[in-house]
Order: sequence, then structure tokens, then C-alpha cells
Amino acid sequence: MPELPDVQVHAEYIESTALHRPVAAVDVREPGLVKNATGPDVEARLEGRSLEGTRRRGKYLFVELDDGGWLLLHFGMTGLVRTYEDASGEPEHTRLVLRFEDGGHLAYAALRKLGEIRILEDVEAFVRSKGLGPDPLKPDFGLDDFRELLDGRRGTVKGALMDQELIAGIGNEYSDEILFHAGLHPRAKVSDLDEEGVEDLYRTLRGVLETAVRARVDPEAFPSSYMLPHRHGDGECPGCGRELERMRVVGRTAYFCRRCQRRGRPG
DNA sequence: TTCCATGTTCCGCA
DNA sequence: TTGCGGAACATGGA
Repeated sequence: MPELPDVQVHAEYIESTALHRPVAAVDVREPGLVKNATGPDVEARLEGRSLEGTRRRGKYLFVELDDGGWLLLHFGMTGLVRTYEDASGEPEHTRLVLRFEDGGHLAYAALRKLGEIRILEDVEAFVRSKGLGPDPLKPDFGLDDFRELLDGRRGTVKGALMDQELIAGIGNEYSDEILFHAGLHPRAKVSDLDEEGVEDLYRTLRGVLETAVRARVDPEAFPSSYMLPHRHGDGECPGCGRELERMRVVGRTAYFCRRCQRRGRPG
């Protein structure tokens, strides 16, 4: 489930399992996921290199190579990364495999082929090309920055939270979670928020994302007050026990509690 | 069988 | 110009 917290967990996973291991061979199973228009093959570019670190901007993960280049991974709706030792440990739907000289492997797997793999020489140029907004988990993303982003914004809060060019990293599930904790109706408008409402939304947003990362995005590890583990057909509101409702908002299905999320409810 | 799903991108509309 | 709705992409589960 790749929104910002999921991608952050993937980044930390790579940091703790796959760094400093020279790559012996690369297997691109799904060439359609490689979006480089020009330049050397992914195979040629990665063989002999090792992974040295990671960066993240919203839902995009950048893995630094030992020669200064970068492997970009985007996870679409279903992507993940896994390391394993022998071939029997390979995940289902593997689309890219790096085999290390020590015999181990790193796989990028995705059930649906909606992700993106790319070799980059310049991360900033890529971020500019996508027009990505700031990453809300960065320590320097402050309340004033958030206030400025929302200033003059029309439309729904949910739409603003999910607009990657405004803020990078929040998708459908976490926008629902944030609205839930802020007590905001899924159709609440940015213009419904007063100064205090914006501040509350900022603190809620940071808190939800940080909490999800701390829980390693494991639903069972989320605090009991979180909606995400109940975000399905007949799930109940963790606050009041009422059955959660669904509503189409900005093109996505929003889950919400009619009783606990009344602020900004359209007339 | 049909609909739906955490992603992005494109189009048309108001 | 901006935000939204809908379609498209791909594949499987309910």
C-alpha cells in the first residue's frame, strides 16, 4: 500500500538490508515499467554498482548508487521491495531483480504494473519535471509553509491533501485517516478552515504520517483510534462504533464516520 | 460476471 | 487558471 509512510518504510528496509553489496547481475522482467526514454539500459547502468543510500520525496524513492547515479522506484498501487537469499525466496509478481555478488537478491515486485522504474543522474531535475510539492514529513515542512500552500486554494481539503503538486506523498487512504482525526467531512472545503482549523490539520497530518511510519504501516500496530484497519466494507468507526460510510470524492472512494466527521459538512 | 482497488496522466468541463 | 469528474493503464479479489 504505497503512500508516503509505506515508501518511507521501504526506504528504511533498503537501508537496513541492501546497502554496500555490489550488484553482479540485473534482471528486468517487465521492461514496460522502465520509463527512461534515453540513456543506457538499467542492466548496464546497475551492474557493478552498489546501493549506498536512499532519499524520498512523497511517494517516490531514490536509491543512490556508488557512482552518484540513482535508481528511482515508484510503487504504483501494489509495489514493494524485498531481499531474499536463494531463488525460492523470490516474491510473486517480481518485476526487477538485483542479484548481489554475495549471492543475495533485492526484488521490486508489483501485482499491477502501474509503477515506475528509472535511472536518474539528477534527482532534483526529476522532482521538478513531476512538479512535486514539498514532502510533509521533512522536518523543515512547517505550519507556515502549510498555511501558505492552502492560501487561496479552492475545492476540498481531501483534494488538496492528495494533490502531489501541492504536497507530495498523501493518497486516498491517508487523506481519509487525516480527515478522520481532524473531524472533517470528506467534502469539507479548504475555505471552511479558519486559522485554527489549518493549524489543527497541519498537526494532524504530521501526526498521522509519523504514527504510520512508527507502526511500520502494519495495521495491527496502529493505535486503536486509527480508522485504517477498519477501512473496508463493513468496518466500524474506532471512535463511536458506528458503521463507516463511503462517498465518492475527487474521484476516489472516501471512507468516513458520519457522526465523528461533521466539520465542513456541505449544507 | 461485474465491480472495485492504496497509483499517475490525460481529457473535457465549468 | 483551477479543481473536478471520468477514462485509461494492469491485474486480481470480492
